[in-house]
Amino acid sequence: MTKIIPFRNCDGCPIRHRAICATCDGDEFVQLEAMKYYRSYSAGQTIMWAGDRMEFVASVVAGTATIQHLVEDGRKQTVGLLLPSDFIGRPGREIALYDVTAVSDVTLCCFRRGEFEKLVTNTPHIAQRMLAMALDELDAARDWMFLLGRKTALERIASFLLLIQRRTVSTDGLVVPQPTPVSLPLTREAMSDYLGLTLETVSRQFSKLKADGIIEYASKREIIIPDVAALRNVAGEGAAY
Amino acid sequence: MTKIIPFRNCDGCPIRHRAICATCDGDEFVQLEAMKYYRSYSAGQTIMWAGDRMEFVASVVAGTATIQHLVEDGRKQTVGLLLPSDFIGRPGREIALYDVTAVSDVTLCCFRRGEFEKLVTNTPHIAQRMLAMALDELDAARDWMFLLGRKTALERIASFLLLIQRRTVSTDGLVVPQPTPVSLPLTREAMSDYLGLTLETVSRQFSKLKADGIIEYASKREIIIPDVAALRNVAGEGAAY
DNA sequence: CGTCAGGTTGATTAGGATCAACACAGGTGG
DNA sequence: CCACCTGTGTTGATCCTAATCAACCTGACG
Repeated sequence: MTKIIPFRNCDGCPIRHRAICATCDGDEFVQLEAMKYYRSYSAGQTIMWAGDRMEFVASVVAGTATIQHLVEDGRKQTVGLLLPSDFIGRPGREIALYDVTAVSDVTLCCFRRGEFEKLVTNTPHIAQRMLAMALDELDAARDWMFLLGRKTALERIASFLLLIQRRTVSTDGLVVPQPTPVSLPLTREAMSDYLGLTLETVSRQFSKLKADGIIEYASKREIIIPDVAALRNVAGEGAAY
Repeated sequence: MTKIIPFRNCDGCPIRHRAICATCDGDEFVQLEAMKYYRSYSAGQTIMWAGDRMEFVASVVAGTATIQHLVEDGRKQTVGLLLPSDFIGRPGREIALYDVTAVSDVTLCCFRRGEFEKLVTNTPHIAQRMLAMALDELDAARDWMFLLGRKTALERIASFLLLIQRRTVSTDGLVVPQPTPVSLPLTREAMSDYLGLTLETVSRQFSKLKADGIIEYASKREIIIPDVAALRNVAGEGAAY
Protein backbone atom coordinates (compact mmCIF):
# COMPACT_ATOMS: atom_id res chain seq x y z
CA MET A 1 0.00 0.00 0.00
CA THR A 2 2.83 2.39 0.76
CA LYS A 3 3.72 4.37 -2.30
CA ILE A 4 7.44 4.61 -2.90
CA ILE A 5 8.46 8.11 -3.82
CA PRO A 6 10.40 7.74 -7.05
CA PHE A 7 12.62 10.79 -6.75
CA ARG A 8 15.44 12.03 -4.57
CA ASN A 9 15.63 15.64 -5.61
CA CYS A 10 13.20 18.41 -6.39
CA ASP A 11 13.10 17.85 -10.16
CA GLY A 12 9.90 16.02 -10.78
CA CYS A 13 8.62 16.69 -7.28
CA PRO A 14 4.83 16.66 -7.60
CA ILE A 15 4.39 19.78 -5.48
CA ARG A 16 7.33 21.77 -6.77
CA HIS A 17 5.19 24.56 -8.17
CA ARG A 18 2.61 24.90 -5.44
CA ALA A 19 4.44 24.40 -2.15
CA ILE A 20 6.52 26.75 -0.07
CA CYS A 21 9.32 26.47 -2.60
CA ALA A 22 7.16 27.59 -5.53
CA THR A 23 8.43 31.16 -5.71
CA CYS A 24 12.04 30.64 -4.67
CA ASP A 25 14.73 31.99 -6.94
CA GLY A 26 17.77 29.93 -7.86
CA ASP A 27 19.89 30.58 -4.81
CA GLU A 28 17.11 30.23 -2.26
CA PHE A 29 16.01 27.06 -3.92
CA VAL A 30 19.49 25.57 -3.68
CA GLN A 31 19.55 26.33 0.03
CA LEU A 32 16.16 24.75 0.59
CA GLU A 33 17.04 21.70 -1.44
CA ALA A 34 20.28 21.27 0.50
CA MET A 35 18.57 21.15 3.87
CA LYS A 36 15.54 19.06 2.99
CA TYR A 37 14.98 15.42 3.95
CA TYR A 38 12.04 13.12 3.40
CA ARG A 39 10.00 11.32 6.03
CA SER A 40 7.17 8.87 5.60
CA TYR A 41 4.30 7.95 7.86
CA SER A 42 1.80 5.19 7.39
CA ALA A 43 -1.93 5.71 7.74
CA GLY A 44 -2.94 6.29 11.34
CA GLN A 45 0.45 7.38 12.60
CA THR A 46 0.79 10.61 14.53
CA ILE A 47 3.18 13.05 12.93
CA MET A 48 3.18 15.51 15.78
CA TRP A 49 1.63 15.65 19.24
CA ALA A 50 0.18 18.81 20.73
CA GLY A 51 2.61 19.99 23.39
CA ASP A 52 5.62 18.37 21.77
CA ARG A 53 8.66 20.26 20.68
CA MET A 54 8.56 20.65 16.90
CA GLU A 55 11.82 19.44 15.38
CA PHE A 56 10.94 20.33 11.83
CA VAL A 57 8.58 22.09 9.52
CA ALA A 58 7.51 20.33 6.34
CA SER A 59 5.58 20.30 3.11
CA VAL A 60 3.15 17.49 2.43
CA VAL A 61 4.41 15.77 -0.74
CA ALA A 62 1.88 12.95 -0.89
CA GLY A 63 -0.99 11.69 1.21
CA THR A 64 -3.41 13.35 3.58
CA ALA A 65 -3.04 14.45 7.19
CA THR A 66 -5.28 16.26 9.66
CA ILE A 67 -4.61 18.91 12.26
CA GLN A 68 -6.70 18.15 15.30
CA HIS A 69 -7.65 19.71 18.57
CA LEU A 70 -8.65 17.19 21.14
CA VAL A 71 -9.74 17.45 24.69
CA GLU A 72 -9.59 15.20 27.74
CA ASP A 73 -13.29 14.31 27.64
CA GLY A 74 -12.87 12.83 24.16
CA ARG A 75 -14.24 15.59 22.01
CA LYS A 76 -12.27 16.11 18.87
CA GLN A 77 -12.30 18.67 16.09
CA THR A 78 -10.21 18.62 12.97
CA VAL A 79 -9.08 22.22 12.49
CA GLY A 80 -7.12 21.74 9.31
CA LEU A 81 -6.78 19.35 6.43
CA LEU A 82 -3.31 18.86 4.99
CA LEU A 83 -3.18 17.82 1.35
CA PRO A 84 -0.18 17.72 -0.97
CA SER A 85 1.62 21.09 -1.11
CA ASP A 86 0.26 22.19 2.29
CA PHE A 87 2.70 23.28 4.94
CA ILE A 88 3.09 21.87 8.46
CA GLY A 89 4.44 23.80 11.37
CA ARG A 90 5.31 27.41 11.89
CA PRO A 91 8.60 29.17 12.20
CA GLY A 92 8.97 30.91 15.52
CA ARG A 93 6.96 28.46 17.53
CA GLU A 94 8.69 25.78 19.50
CA ILE A 95 5.74 23.82 20.82
CA ALA A 96 2.99 22.33 18.68
CA LEU A 97 -0.54 23.44 19.58
CA TYR A 98 -2.33 20.65 17.76
CA ASP A 99 -1.97 17.00 16.89
CA VAL A 100 -1.09 16.19 13.31
CA THR A 101 -2.10 12.73 12.15
CA ALA A 102 -1.55 10.89 8.89
CA VAL A 103 -4.90 9.63 7.64
CA SER A 104 -3.38 7.95 4.62
CA ASP A 105 0.25 7.08 3.99
CA VAL A 106 2.05 10.39 3.97
CA THR A 107 5.36 11.61 2.61
CA LEU A 108 6.78 14.84 3.96
CA CYS A 109 9.56 17.06 2.71
CA CYS A 110 11.07 18.24 6.00
CA PHE A 111 13.33 21.08 7.05
CA ARG A 112 14.96 21.33 10.48
CA ARG A 113 13.11 24.08 12.21
CA GLY A 114 16.12 26.09 13.31
CA GLU A 115 17.66 26.17 9.86
CA PHE A 116 14.36 26.97 8.26
CA GLU A 117 13.78 29.87 10.63
CA LYS A 118 17.14 31.31 9.69
CA LEU A 119 16.15 31.03 6.04
CA VAL A 120 12.87 32.82 6.69
CA THR A 121 14.76 35.60 8.42
CA ASN A 122 17.34 35.96 5.68
CA THR A 123 15.50 35.41 2.44
CA PRO A 124 12.58 37.76 1.82
CA HIS A 125 11.04 35.54 -0.84
CA ILE A 126 10.47 32.70 1.57
CA ALA A 127 9.04 34.95 4.27
CA GLN A 128 6.65 36.40 1.72
CA ARG A 129 5.65 33.01 0.44
CA MET A 130 5.05 31.86 3.99
CA LEU A 131 2.92 34.95 4.59
CA ALA A 132 0.83 34.40 1.49
CA MET A 133 0.25 30.76 2.41
CA ALA A 134 -0.60 31.62 6.02
CA LEU A 135 -3.11 34.23 4.88
CA ASP A 136 -4.69 31.78 2.45
CA GLU A 137 -5.01 29.26 5.26
CA LEU A 138 -6.55 31.93 7.43
CA ASP A 139 -9.18 32.62 4.79
CA ALA A 140 -9.86 28.90 4.51
CA ALA A 141 -10.19 28.65 8.30
CA ARG A 142 -12.68 31.51 8.25
CA ASP A 143 -14.77 29.87 5.57
CA TRP A 144 -14.75 26.76 7.73
CA MET A 145 -15.91 28.80 10.72
CA PHE A 146 -18.97 29.75 8.72
CA LEU A 147 -19.55 26.13 7.87
CA LEU A 148 -19.23 25.03 11.50
CA GLY A 149 -21.30 27.86 12.86
CA ARG A 150 -24.11 28.12 10.38
CA LYS A 151 -24.40 25.33 7.83
CA THR A 152 -26.71 22.33 8.10
CA ALA A 153 -25.35 18.80 8.08
CA LEU A 154 -26.29 18.32 4.44
CA GLU A 155 -24.63 21.57 3.41
CA ARG A 156 -21.48 20.61 5.31
CA ILE A 157 -21.16 17.32 3.48
CA ALA A 158 -21.77 18.96 0.13
CA SER A 159 -19.22 21.68 0.90
CA PHE A 160 -16.67 19.09 1.93
CA LEU A 161 -17.14 17.09 -1.26
CA LEU A 162 -16.67 20.23 -3.31
CA LEU A 163 -13.51 21.07 -1.38
CA ILE A 164 -12.05 17.65 -2.07
CA GLN A 165 -13.12 17.79 -5.67
CA ARG A 166 -11.52 21.19 -6.17
CA ARG A 167 -8.26 20.16 -4.56
CA THR A 168 -8.19 16.83 -6.37
CA VAL A 169 -8.66 18.09 -9.89
CA SER A 170 -6.19 20.89 -9.37
CA THR A 171 -3.68 18.37 -7.99
CA ASP A 172 -4.01 15.93 -10.82
CA GLY A 173 -3.49 18.76 -13.26
CA LEU A 174 -5.34 18.75 -16.54
CA VAL A 175 -9.05 18.89 -17.10
CA VAL A 176 -10.77 15.52 -16.99
CA PRO A 177 -14.05 14.20 -18.46
CA GLN A 178 -16.86 15.97 -16.62
CA PRO A 179 -18.37 13.36 -14.26
CA THR A 180 -15.08 12.82 -12.44
CA PRO A 181 -14.88 10.17 -9.76
CA VAL A 182 -13.61 11.78 -6.58
CA SER A 183 -11.85 9.59 -4.06
CA LEU A 184 -12.35 10.56 -0.46
CA PRO A 185 -9.21 10.63 1.66
CA LEU A 186 -11.13 10.48 4.93
CA THR A 187 -13.26 7.86 6.67
CA ARG A 188 -16.77 8.81 7.72
CA GLU A 189 -15.48 9.32 11.23
CA ALA A 190 -12.62 11.58 10.13
CA MET A 191 -15.10 13.59 8.05
CA SER A 192 -17.35 13.97 11.07
CA ASP A 193 -14.41 15.34 13.06
CA TYR A 194 -13.74 17.86 10.35
CA LEU A 195 -17.36 18.86 9.86
CA GLY A 196 -18.39 19.13 13.49
CA LEU A 197 -20.86 16.25 13.17
CA THR A 198 -21.11 12.61 14.27
CA LEU A 199 -20.18 9.79 11.96
CA GLU A 200 -23.81 8.61 11.90
CA THR A 201 -24.99 11.98 10.67
CA VAL A 202 -22.30 11.99 7.99
CA SER A 203 -23.40 8.57 6.82
CA ARG A 204 -27.05 9.59 6.73
CA GLN A 205 -26.36 12.70 4.69
CA PHE A 206 -24.30 10.70 2.22
CA SER A 207 -27.29 8.40 1.86
CA LYS A 208 -29.55 11.37 1.33
CA LEU A 209 -27.29 12.88 -1.34
CA LYS A 210 -27.23 9.52 -3.08
CA ALA A 211 -31.02 9.11 -2.80
CA ASP A 212 -31.45 12.58 -4.29
CA GLY A 213 -29.17 11.74 -7.20
CA ILE A 214 -26.65 14.42 -6.29
CA ILE A 215 -23.85 11.90 -5.94
CA GLU A 216 -23.27 8.27 -6.98
CA TYR A 217 -21.00 5.70 -5.42
CA ALA A 218 -18.13 4.23 -7.40
CA SER A 219 -17.21 2.60 -4.12
CA LYS A 220 -17.80 3.60 -0.52
CA ARG A 221 -14.77 5.82 -0.63
CA GLU A 222 -15.13 7.05 -4.18
CA ILE A 223 -18.01 9.14 -5.43
CA ILE A 224 -19.13 10.51 -8.76
CA ILE A 225 -20.63 13.98 -9.05
CA PRO A 226 -22.88 13.95 -12.12
CA ASP A 227 -23.68 17.64 -11.81
CA VAL A 228 -21.26 19.82 -9.89
CA ALA A 229 -23.60 22.81 -10.08
CA ALA A 230 -26.33 20.81 -8.35
CA LEU A 231 -23.95 19.85 -5.58
CA ARG A 232 -22.81 23.44 -5.26
CA ASN A 233 -26.42 24.38 -4.90
CA VAL A 234 -26.90 21.95 -2.05
CA ALA A 235 -23.74 23.28 -0.41
CA GLY A 236 -25.25 26.75 -0.30
CA GLU A 237 -22.43 28.17 -2.37
CA GLY A 238 -23.24 30.70 -4.99
CA ALA A 239 -23.18 29.52 -8.59
CA ALA A 240 -19.64 30.94 -8.59
CA TYR A 241 -17.44 29.92 -11.51
CA MET B 1 -19.75 59.16 22.77
CA THR B 2 -17.04 59.36 20.13
CA LYS B 3 -13.65 59.39 21.78
CA ILE B 4 -11.31 61.94 20.29
CA ILE B 5 -7.88 60.50 19.74
CA PRO B 6 -5.53 62.85 21.53
CA PHE B 7 -2.43 62.27 19.46
CA ARG B 8 -1.17 62.87 15.96
CA ASN B 9 1.95 60.77 15.93
CA CYS B 10 3.04 57.40 17.18
CA ASP B 11 4.45 58.56 20.50
CA GLY B 12 1.84 57.75 23.05
CA CYS B 13 -0.09 55.58 20.59
CA PRO B 14 -1.89 53.01 22.77
CA ILE B 15 -1.02 50.11 20.48
CA ARG B 16 2.53 51.11 19.62
CA HIS B 17 4.07 48.02 21.21
CA ARG B 18 1.61 45.37 20.14
CA ALA B 19 0.56 46.24 16.59
CA ILE B 20 2.23 45.63 13.27
CA CYS B 21 4.76 48.34 14.07
CA ALA B 22 5.88 46.75 17.34
CA THR B 23 9.10 45.24 16.02
CA CYS B 24 10.11 47.87 13.48
CA ASP B 25 13.54 49.35 13.74
CA GLY B 26 14.14 53.09 13.47
CA ASP B 27 14.15 53.41 9.71
CA GLU B 28 11.23 51.12 9.06
CA PHE B 29 9.27 52.90 11.72
CA VAL B 30 9.89 56.27 10.12
CA GLN B 31 8.62 54.95 6.81
CA LEU B 32 5.48 53.53 8.41
CA GLU B 33 4.82 56.69 10.36
CA ALA B 34 5.23 58.79 7.24
CA MET B 35 2.60 56.92 5.30
CA LYS B 36 0.00 56.44 8.02
CA TYR B 37 -3.29 58.29 8.34
CA TYR B 38 -6.16 57.94 10.79
CA ARG B 39 -9.76 57.13 10.02
CA SER B 40 -12.72 56.92 12.34
CA TYR B 41 -15.97 55.03 12.10
CA SER B 42 -18.96 55.27 14.37
CA ALA B 43 -20.68 52.24 15.82
CA GLY B 44 -22.61 50.30 13.18
CA GLN B 45 -20.73 51.66 10.17
CA THR B 46 -19.28 49.26 7.66
CA ILE B 47 -15.54 49.65 7.24
CA MET B 48 -15.25 47.31 4.29
CA TRP B 49 -17.68 45.34 2.14
CA ALA B 50 -16.98 41.84 0.90
CA GLY B 51 -16.23 42.12 -2.80
CA ASP B 52 -14.98 45.70 -2.57
CA ARG B 53 -11.57 46.79 -3.60
CA MET B 54 -9.42 47.32 -0.51
CA GLU B 55 -7.83 50.75 -0.59
CA PHE B 56 -5.90 50.35 2.62
CA VAL B 57 -4.74 48.02 5.33
CA ALA B 58 -4.93 49.20 8.92
CA SER B 59 -4.35 48.61 12.59
CA VAL B 60 -7.21 49.00 15.02
CA VAL B 61 -6.19 51.75 17.43
CA ALA B 62 -9.37 51.95 19.46
CA GLY B 63 -12.78 50.33 19.43
CA THR B 64 -14.07 46.97 18.26
CA ALA B 65 -14.91 45.66 14.81
CA THR B 66 -16.04 42.31 13.46
CA ILE B 67 -15.14 40.37 10.34
CA GLN B 68 -18.27 38.74 9.00
CA HIS B 69 -19.30 36.27 6.39
CA LEU B 70 -22.85 36.68 5.33
CA VAL B 71 -25.00 34.92 2.86
CA GLU B 72 -28.02 35.83 0.76
CA ASP B 73 -30.49 33.89 2.92
CA GLY B 74 -29.58 36.00 5.93
CA ARG B 75 -27.28 33.64 7.78
CA LYS B 76 -24.33 35.43 9.28
CA GLN B 77 -21.18 34.30 11.04
CA THR B 78 -18.58 36.51 12.61
CA VAL B 79 -15.26 34.96 11.63
CA GLY B 80 -12.99 37.38 13.40
CA LEU B 81 -13.06 39.91 16.18
CA LEU B 82 -10.88 42.99 15.77
CA LEU B 83 -9.71 44.61 18.98
CA PRO B 84 -7.07 47.30 19.45
CA SER B 85 -3.72 46.28 17.88
CA ASP B 86 -5.35 43.81 15.48
CA PHE B 87 -4.66 44.18 11.79
CA ILE B 88 -7.20 44.60 8.99
CA GLY B 89 -6.61 43.56 5.43
CA ARG B 90 -3.92 41.60 3.72
CA PRO B 91 -1.16 42.63 1.42
CA GLY B 92 -1.42 40.94 -1.93
CA ARG B 93 -5.17 40.74 -2.05
CA GLU B 94 -7.12 43.33 -3.94
CA ILE B 95 -10.67 42.30 -3.11
CA ALA B 96 -12.06 41.88 0.40
CA LEU B 97 -13.56 38.47 1.14
CA TYR B 98 -15.51 39.52 4.22
CA ASP B 99 -17.43 42.45 5.60
CA VAL B 100 -15.75 44.43 8.33
CA THR B 101 -18.10 46.34 10.61
CA ALA B 102 -17.48 48.73 13.49
CA VAL B 103 -19.45 47.53 16.50
CA SER B 104 -18.33 50.43 18.63
CA ASP B 105 -16.74 53.68 17.56
CA VAL B 106 -13.50 52.70 15.90
CA THR B 107 -10.26 54.48 15.11
CA LEU B 108 -7.94 52.97 12.53
CA CYS B 109 -4.35 53.68 11.69
CA CYS B 110 -4.39 53.16 7.91
CA PHE B 111 -1.76 52.59 5.26
CA ARG B 112 -2.44 52.78 1.52
CA ARG B 113 -2.36 49.20 0.35
CA GLY B 114 0.05 49.71 -2.53
CA GLU B 115 2.62 51.52 -0.45
CA PHE B 116 2.29 49.04 2.37
CA GLU B 117 2.81 46.14 0.02
CA LYS B 118 6.02 47.71 -1.20
CA LEU B 119 7.14 48.04 2.39
CA VAL B 120 6.36 44.38 3.07
CA THR B 121 8.41 43.41 0.06
CA ASN B 122 11.36 45.59 0.97
CA THR B 123 11.65 45.42 4.72
CA PRO B 124 12.09 41.93 6.15
CA HIS B 125 11.08 42.97 9.66
CA ILE B 126 7.62 43.96 8.58
CA ALA B 127 7.09 40.82 6.53
CA GLN B 128 8.12 38.74 9.50
CA ARG B 129 5.89 40.67 11.86
CA MET B 130 3.00 40.20 9.42
CA LEU B 131 3.75 36.49 9.29
CA ALA B 132 3.83 36.12 13.06
CA MET B 133 0.55 37.97 13.40
CA ALA B 134 -1.08 35.96 10.62
CA LEU B 135 -0.01 32.71 12.23
CA ASP B 136 -1.32 33.83 15.60
CA GLU B 137 -4.62 34.68 14.00
CA LEU B 138 -4.65 31.30 12.34
CA ASP B 139 -4.22 29.61 15.70
CA ALA B 140 -7.00 31.74 17.13
CA ALA B 141 -9.24 30.80 14.20
CA ARG B 142 -8.50 27.12 14.83
CA ASP B 143 -9.38 27.41 18.48
CA TRP B 144 -12.60 29.03 17.38
CA MET B 145 -13.29 26.16 15.00
CA PHE B 146 -13.19 23.83 17.98
CA LEU B 147 -15.59 26.08 19.82
CA LEU B 148 -18.01 26.22 16.88
CA GLY B 149 -17.78 22.53 16.11
CA ARG B 150 -17.78 20.96 19.55
CA LYS B 151 -18.61 23.25 22.44
CA THR B 152 -22.03 23.61 24.05
CA ALA B 153 -23.80 26.95 24.23
CA LEU B 154 -22.77 27.46 27.84
CA GLU B 155 -19.15 26.65 27.11
CA ARG B 156 -19.15 29.05 24.18
CA ILE B 157 -20.37 31.94 26.30
CA ALA B 158 -17.86 31.16 29.02
CA SER B 159 -15.04 30.93 26.48
CA PHE B 160 -16.06 34.22 24.94
CA LEU B 161 -16.11 35.98 28.29
CA LEU B 162 -12.64 34.66 29.06
CA LEU B 163 -11.41 35.84 25.67
CA ILE B 164 -12.70 39.34 26.30
CA GLN B 165 -11.34 39.33 29.82
CA ARG B 166 -7.91 38.26 28.66
CA ARG B 167 -7.75 40.86 25.92
CA THR B 168 -9.11 43.58 28.16
CA VAL B 169 -6.71 43.22 31.05
CA SER B 170 -3.76 42.91 28.71
CA THR B 171 -4.92 46.04 26.89
CA ASP B 172 -5.35 48.14 29.99
CA GLY B 173 -1.90 47.15 31.09
CA LEU B 174 -1.21 46.56 34.73
CA VAL B 175 -2.76 44.03 37.05
CA VAL B 176 -6.03 45.11 38.58
CA PRO B 177 -7.92 44.08 41.74
CA GLN B 178 -9.04 40.50 41.24
CA PRO B 179 -12.80 40.67 40.61
CA THR B 180 -12.41 42.90 37.58
CA PRO B 181 -15.50 44.22 35.86
CA VAL B 182 -15.33 43.27 32.18
CA SER B 183 -17.21 45.41 29.71
CA LEU B 184 -18.61 43.56 26.73
CA PRO B 185 -18.00 45.22 23.39
CA LEU B 186 -20.73 43.23 21.64
CA THR B 187 -24.51 43.12 21.87
CA ARG B 188 -26.19 39.77 22.54
CA GLU B 189 -26.92 39.53 18.85
CA ALA B 190 -23.32 40.25 17.82
CA MET B 191 -22.15 37.64 20.31
CA SER B 192 -24.55 35.11 18.83
CA ASP B 193 -23.09 35.77 15.39
CA TYR B 194 -19.63 35.17 16.73
CA LEU B 195 -20.54 32.08 18.73
CA GLY B 196 -22.70 30.33 16.15
CA LEU B 197 -25.83 30.64 18.30
CA THR B 198 -29.02 32.69 18.37
CA LEU B 199 -29.37 35.77 20.47
CA GLU B 200 -32.01 34.05 22.61
CA THR B 201 -29.65 31.24 23.47
CA VAL B 202 -26.93 33.72 24.35
CA SER B 203 -29.30 35.55 26.66
CA ARG B 204 -30.42 32.32 28.33
CA GLN B 205 -26.87 31.16 28.97
CA PHE B 206 -25.97 34.54 30.46
CA SER B 207 -28.91 34.13 32.79
CA LYS B 208 -27.74 30.65 33.69
CA LEU B 209 -24.19 31.80 34.43
CA LYS B 210 -25.63 34.52 36.61
CA ALA B 211 -27.98 32.12 38.39
CA ASP B 212 -25.07 29.80 39.05
CA GLY B 213 -23.04 32.63 40.50
CA ILE B 214 -20.31 32.36 37.87
CA ILE B 215 -20.82 35.93 36.76
CA GLU B 216 -22.53 39.02 38.16
CA TYR B 217 -23.93 41.99 36.30
CA ALA B 218 -22.49 45.43 36.87
CA SER B 219 -24.79 46.44 34.06
CA LYS B 220 -26.18 44.53 31.11
CA ARG B 221 -23.03 45.17 29.18
CA GLU B 222 -20.58 44.90 32.03
CA ILE B 223 -20.00 41.76 34.05
CA ILE B 224 -17.95 40.80 37.07
CA ILE B 225 -16.16 37.47 37.27
CA PRO B 226 -15.79 36.63 40.95
CA ASP B 227 -13.78 33.49 40.25
CA VAL B 228 -11.99 33.25 36.93
CA ALA B 229 -11.01 29.63 37.57
CA ALA B 230 -14.67 28.68 37.96
CA LEU B 231 -15.51 30.36 34.67
CA ARG B 232 -12.58 28.66 33.00
CA ASN B 233 -13.95 25.40 34.30
CA VAL B 234 -17.33 26.06 32.72
CA ALA B 235 -15.59 26.97 29.46
CA GLY B 236 -14.01 23.56 29.31
CA GLU B 237 -10.54 25.04 29.28
CA GLY B 238 -7.86 23.39 31.30
CA ALA B 239 -6.84 25.08 34.54
CA ALA B 240 -4.07 26.61 32.44
CA TYR B 241 -2.23 29.54 33.98
C1' DC C 1 -44.60 60.50 26.66
C1' DG C 2 -43.95 57.40 22.93
C1' DT C 3 -40.80 54.86 20.32
C1' DC C 4 -37.33 51.73 19.52
C1' DA C 5 -33.15 49.03 20.14
C1' DG C 6 -31.50 45.78 23.14
C1' DG C 7 -32.50 42.21 26.32
C1' DT C 8 -35.14 38.45 28.87
C1' DT C 9 -38.17 34.65 29.32
C1' DG C 10 -41.66 31.13 27.88
C1' DA C 11 -43.63 27.45 24.74
C1' DT C 12 -42.86 24.54 21.08
C1' DT C 13 -40.23 22.40 17.39
C1' DA C 14 -36.61 20.30 14.85
C1' DG C 15 -32.06 18.82 13.60
C1' DG C 16 -28.56 16.21 14.96
C1' DA C 17 -26.62 13.37 18.95
C1' DT C 18 -26.85 9.18 21.18
C1' DC C 19 -27.60 4.34 21.76
C1' DA C 20 -28.05 0.19 19.35
C1' DA C 21 -28.20 -3.38 15.83
C1' DC C 22 -26.57 -5.02 11.72
C1' DA C 23 -23.96 -5.39 7.03
C1' DC C 24 -19.83 -6.00 4.61
C1' DA C 25 -14.94 -6.49 3.22
C1' DG C 26 -10.42 -7.74 4.17
C1' DG C 27 -7.14 -10.15 6.98
C1' DT C 28 -5.44 -13.76 9.86
C1' DG C 29 -4.70 -18.08 11.53
C1' DG C 30 -6.23 -22.81 12.21
C1' DC D 1 -10.57 -23.19 2.56
C1' DC D 2 -13.26 -21.64 6.10
C1' DA D 3 -14.28 -19.49 10.63
C1' DC D 4 -13.49 -15.58 12.99
C1' DC D 5 -12.39 -10.97 13.93
C1' DT D 6 -11.94 -6.15 13.27
C1' DG D 7 -12.51 -1.77 11.07
C1' DT D 8 -15.73 0.70 8.44
C1' DG D 9 -20.19 1.96 7.09
C1' DT D 10 -25.44 1.94 7.23
C1' DT D 11 -29.85 2.33 9.31
C1' DG D 12 -33.34 2.62 13.07
C1' DA D 13 -35.37 4.47 17.56
C1' DT D 14 -35.21 7.79 20.91
C1' DC D 15 -33.59 11.88 23.28
C1' DC D 16 -31.95 16.50 23.96
C1' DT D 17 -29.97 20.92 22.90
C1' DA D 18 -30.57 24.88 20.73
C1' DA D 19 -33.62 27.09 17.07
C1' DT D 20 -37.84 29.21 16.33
C1' DC D 21 -41.86 31.86 17.36
C1' DA D 22 -43.77 34.95 20.55
C1' DA D 23 -44.62 38.04 24.38
C1' DC D 24 -42.91 41.27 27.29
C1' DC D 25 -39.48 44.30 29.84
C1' DT D 26 -36.21 48.17 30.28
C1' DG D 27 -33.82 52.30 29.46
C1' DA D 28 -32.29 55.88 26.29
C1' DC D 29 -33.66 59.46 23.52
C1' DG D 30 -36.31 62.57 20.59
